Amino acid sequence: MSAEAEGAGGQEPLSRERVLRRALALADADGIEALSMRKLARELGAGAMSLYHHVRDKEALLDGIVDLVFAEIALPEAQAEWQAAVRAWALSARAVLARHPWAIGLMESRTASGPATLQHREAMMAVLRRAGFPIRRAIHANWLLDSYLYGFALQEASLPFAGAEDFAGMTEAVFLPQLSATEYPCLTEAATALLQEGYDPAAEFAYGLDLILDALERDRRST
Amino acid sequence: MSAEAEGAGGQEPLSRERVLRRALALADADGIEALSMRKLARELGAGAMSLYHHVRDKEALLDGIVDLVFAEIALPEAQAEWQAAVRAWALSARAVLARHPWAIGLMESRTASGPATLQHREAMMAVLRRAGFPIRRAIHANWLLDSYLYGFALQEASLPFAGAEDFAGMTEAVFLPQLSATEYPCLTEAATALLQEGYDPAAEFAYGLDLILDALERDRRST
DNA sequence: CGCTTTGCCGTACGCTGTACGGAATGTCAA
DNA sequence: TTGACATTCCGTACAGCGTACGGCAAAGCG
Repeated sequence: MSAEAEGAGGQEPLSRERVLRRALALADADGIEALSMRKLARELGAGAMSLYHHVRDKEALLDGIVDLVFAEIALPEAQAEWQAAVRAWALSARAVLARHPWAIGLMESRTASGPATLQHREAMMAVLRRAGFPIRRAIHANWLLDSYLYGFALQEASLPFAGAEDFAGMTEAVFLPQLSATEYPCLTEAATALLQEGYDPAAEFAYGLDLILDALERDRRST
Repeated sequence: MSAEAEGAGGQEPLSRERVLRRALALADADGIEALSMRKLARELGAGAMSLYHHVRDKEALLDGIVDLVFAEIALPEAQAEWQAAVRAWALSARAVLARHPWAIGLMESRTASGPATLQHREAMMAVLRRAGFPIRRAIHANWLLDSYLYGFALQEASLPFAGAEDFAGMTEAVFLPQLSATEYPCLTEAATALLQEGYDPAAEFAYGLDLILDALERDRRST
């Protein structure tokens, strides 16, 4: 019984919020490409065309659920030390994007940012400015951090396995056999190394994040 | 007259390569969502179902053109100094992904990497290993660099303007007016700053890239 | 000659997003 | 009370999608 079970007959009236939330749940459950207006309406116990009274387009619906995802990310705390604030924000954001992998690829085509997205960018810039980054450096830092976050999430989403246990099985059973060791020596070396000590996306993310934070701190001090 | 103009009657026989190349051209011209099997076949002067003799699926076709895009990226030179090699590779990759922005979002759902993709990963690892990165650090470095690259390309693709001249117009006409200065003070500050000195994605990318390369070099020496 | 293989494609099925027009319901003025 | 109107809902229809299926023509081969 995920959410409410309302197979036939939507007693509660439709609303933009209800539509968006249900769409988000559907995307999480079956993937973004399985989200259709008809299916969403059926899930809500409504006719397909009824949705269009609460959402202009399917595009607008996608914009809406992407902004819902961004709203799940913890805002950076303004009064905290900047590296700690940024670190907490980034870790939260990675976890959220790992929960909703379809959201990352959606950003590419979506040019209009919703209120939650804007709020995050604003809070991020505020933290950096308060920490002493000059405007231009703050912009650079913002781009760098966002790029790392989105890129990492994108790569993580495109991994063909879900957890660490899947990884071991997949690597041994699929990757290594089809990876010619003579053609790709370094890749097989990397795969076997990862196989031995396991692979944790969160730890991998933290490693790069700390490298970046150090580099930014050095950048900040050199003004 | 982009490519050949063969409106009616495909004289040359179909082939996997011809199909993929035409699909790539179509995606570049009209965006990935406008690429349909029927339209592609029409463009090639063939029936829709003929394509399926050279490509298993539409999925396989997308896999194919993504790998074509990767093949456009310059491989890192093995004998060069590692920072220079990585830098050249990254700059080339960003330019290529900016030319084919649809390819970035496509990676997310595509789990099977083609030969060109594998070749790049292999060459990258080889450069890092030869430079003295221990296996584990090389893997970290690879993830970090790929993440930055993909994330930056993703953000660049989602910008609502194409060139620097568009940027000035868009910012002044659309962003700043709709950006409440009291609600988003830091963002408006950033927008006006960028408006004054212009905005160049390639320079922005290079800035973060050099920060990362410095950090990785420090990481490498601390072994 | 017959036979199989190969490349091609016409048709059809079930799906998609959504334009359009009509029906039901709630709200307010006269 | 009655009429007018706005809001919400939805049934139908249309163009387009990916592709399963079966048929057609030419080529290669005994």
